[in-house]
Amino acid sequence: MPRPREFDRDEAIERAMGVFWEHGYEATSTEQLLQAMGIGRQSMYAAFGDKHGLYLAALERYQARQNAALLERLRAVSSPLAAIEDILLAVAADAPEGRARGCMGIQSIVEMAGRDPDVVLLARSGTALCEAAFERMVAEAKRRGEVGPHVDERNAGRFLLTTLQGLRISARTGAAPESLRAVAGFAIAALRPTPPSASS
Amino acid sequence: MPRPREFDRDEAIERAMGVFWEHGYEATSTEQLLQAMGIGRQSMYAAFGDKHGLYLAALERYQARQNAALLERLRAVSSPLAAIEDILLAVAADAPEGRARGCMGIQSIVEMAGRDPDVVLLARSGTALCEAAFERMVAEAKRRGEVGPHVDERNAGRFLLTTLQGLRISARTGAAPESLRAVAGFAIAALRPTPPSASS
DNA sequence: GTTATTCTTGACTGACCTGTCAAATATAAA
DNA sequence: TTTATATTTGACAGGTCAGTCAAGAATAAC
Repeated sequence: MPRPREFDRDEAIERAMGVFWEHGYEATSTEQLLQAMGIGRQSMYAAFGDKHGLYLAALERYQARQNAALLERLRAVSSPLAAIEDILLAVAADAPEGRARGCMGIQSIVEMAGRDPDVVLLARSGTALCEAAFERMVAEAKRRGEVGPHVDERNAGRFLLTTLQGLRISARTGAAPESLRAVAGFAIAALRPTPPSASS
Repeated sequence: MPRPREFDRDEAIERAMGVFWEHGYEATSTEQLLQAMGIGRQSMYAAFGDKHGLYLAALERYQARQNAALLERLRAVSSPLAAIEDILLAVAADAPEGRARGCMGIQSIVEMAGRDPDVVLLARSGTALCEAAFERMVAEAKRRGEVGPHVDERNAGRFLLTTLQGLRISARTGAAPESLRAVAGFAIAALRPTPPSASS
């Protein structure tokens, strides 16, 4: 019997995600969110509980999308090492000129980790997923001989995740794309077969 | 003839820095700042103009301290490569158990880069200084044979800065110290003389 | 068509926010 | 001591914030 909802929940989250991503949590007002989502106050509070709930939904969406993109890149490229390189270089590509928008995952950690356990949990699961994906790529690359046999895939995965996060910060600071590419290349070179002692 | 200031400006900045560092810019209220600084409202506004001015002063102080610590570490350690390793490992040491407090410089970039040109300028000069210091260390290490001759010091400096930033994000997320150490070791290994192709 | 249920709309609340004002206080030169 | 100047103090103002309330609107079962 109830009156059906007039707005699309997924699209509302999507738009809220855009606003949170742009301004962070604290600097985003509910008014901005409502305007972007195109819905009324009560609708938002009924659907998400409060600003915090909406933020968690948006962050979850962001991470899901991020990981999906990562896996798709893996599928689209011929070799795992090329995929890794592609993923790192994508940071430079996403910042064509001037400062990059930044990574919402990192933003959430930096802004909220000190006071929001929910965000911490989400962030950890997201990074764990990414790290594991890198680890699998390295393992496969090792099997193919694209990566040196002495490389420990666990630590290599951690290293690549760290590099990715560092690149995102550099991009946000406004580093030149060529600089980002150089760093990515440096990290990739650390995995190549020639160095016999690149493990932990 | 004027009545002299009763509070110590430097110490006030120091305390404000602590609060901003802990909560970020938006989530910090002037009330919190005043209480931490132990001064009255008008004193703060007279000395720093507004909240934004106080933030810039605090951020500047943070970066100066950060860079001083970096250079001191360089002086205290026998070899430049050991200094680099020390600097990277310090991130792990600063996060003994659980989440690290994080880096205020990164925090400022993530939170403010989109809307505050002053912060961007400060951040860039800070990172440039750090990058240059790394570059010099690598150059010296190369001269000593601790780093492979094919390593491009410019790119190595960028790479190390990126790694440092990535490590700080990982530490803030709550990565285990051993994991951070592993990543630092991985990055250092990329510089060692044995690999003949670790340049750009 | 009636009714129960939910969604939507817009006004509203109390709290908090940054920045300002004016008066009181303290100093150092004259 | 007088006086000019600056600091301190506490109250205050305008605006914005997240979240609530109540009434109107729309739907599906009956």
